[in-house]
Amino acid sequence: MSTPSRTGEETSGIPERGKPIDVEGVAHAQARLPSPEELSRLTSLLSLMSDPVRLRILYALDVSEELCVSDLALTLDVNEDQVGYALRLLRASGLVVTRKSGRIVYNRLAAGFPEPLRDHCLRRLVALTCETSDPHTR
Amino acid sequence: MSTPSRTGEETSGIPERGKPIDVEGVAHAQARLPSPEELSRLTSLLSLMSDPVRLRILYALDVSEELCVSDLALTLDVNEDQVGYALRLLRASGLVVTRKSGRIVYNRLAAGFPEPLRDHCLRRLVALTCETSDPHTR
DNA sequence: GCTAAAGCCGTACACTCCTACGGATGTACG
DNA sequence: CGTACATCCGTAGGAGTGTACGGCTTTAGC
Repeated sequence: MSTPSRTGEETSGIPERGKPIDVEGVAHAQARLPSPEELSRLTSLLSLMSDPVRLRILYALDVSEELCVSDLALTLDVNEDQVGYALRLLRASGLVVTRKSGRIVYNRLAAGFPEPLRDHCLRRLVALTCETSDPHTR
Repeated sequence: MSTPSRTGEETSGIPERGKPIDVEGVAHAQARLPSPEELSRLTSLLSLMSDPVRLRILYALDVSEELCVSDLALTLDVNEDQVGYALRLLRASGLVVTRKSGRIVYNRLAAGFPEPLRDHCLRRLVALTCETSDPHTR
């Protein structure tokens, strides 16, 4: 080849996207990447779970069927504002639903909250993050 | 009881934390909450995976063993700066390791990257987020 | 009816995080 | 040797996100 391999073929003005080094690897990966919709759902879910308050709320609701705002604040030892804000997002995403009885609002995991998600993410994930020094050499 | 149940017993100046409504539920949940260390590890991992670029890098490295920075940028159709920044964090967390060959740096999932984490989080999580309209009534 | 509690809502502030840019480093190649 | 390239680093700017505060609504009890 006489021309440079990555930025030498700018026949027009567009910022030519250079040629891959591992053509096969790129094509292989591109074909298996999640779709934009899947990616969006995934990152939304993971973002929700990546906040300490929200994650612990999910844990608490997983073991205790139903809890009100003030009891959640006691459980997590944070103020009720934080719990209120966290629940607002969890409800908006459909992960948590409420039942109102008098002036008390009881929160629980939504019926659509998939059981495998509970199992995988709320229970096993803890175990997995402990094995960071796992001698798996693949 | 003659005194109010939640804020009436401030014998000293400390901001007395009121009594729970569901004493049992709070105690039950508190006893099973993850420890601060576990919580920290979990939220760190979830935060890392909740970014679209980083998550897709993990996906790409899962299916194509090894990819360099510029090829990752091509695969995800983002600029190399974004990939570089994402990889910086993924390496710092130990999830991704590098192999240098000449002027090219190849990236791959760390050997310690637990296989079950690949399976659960990178493969099944996508499927799970599709079943949001699952008619599980528990 | 009046008071107090449970919870929600809207706003402002502070903070964190991502992106983009410029330059620096080390390496292939003629 | 000098040029082009792959990548990394530090920094500055802007967007997004969580927390704190005040006020509002509904309900229970007297």
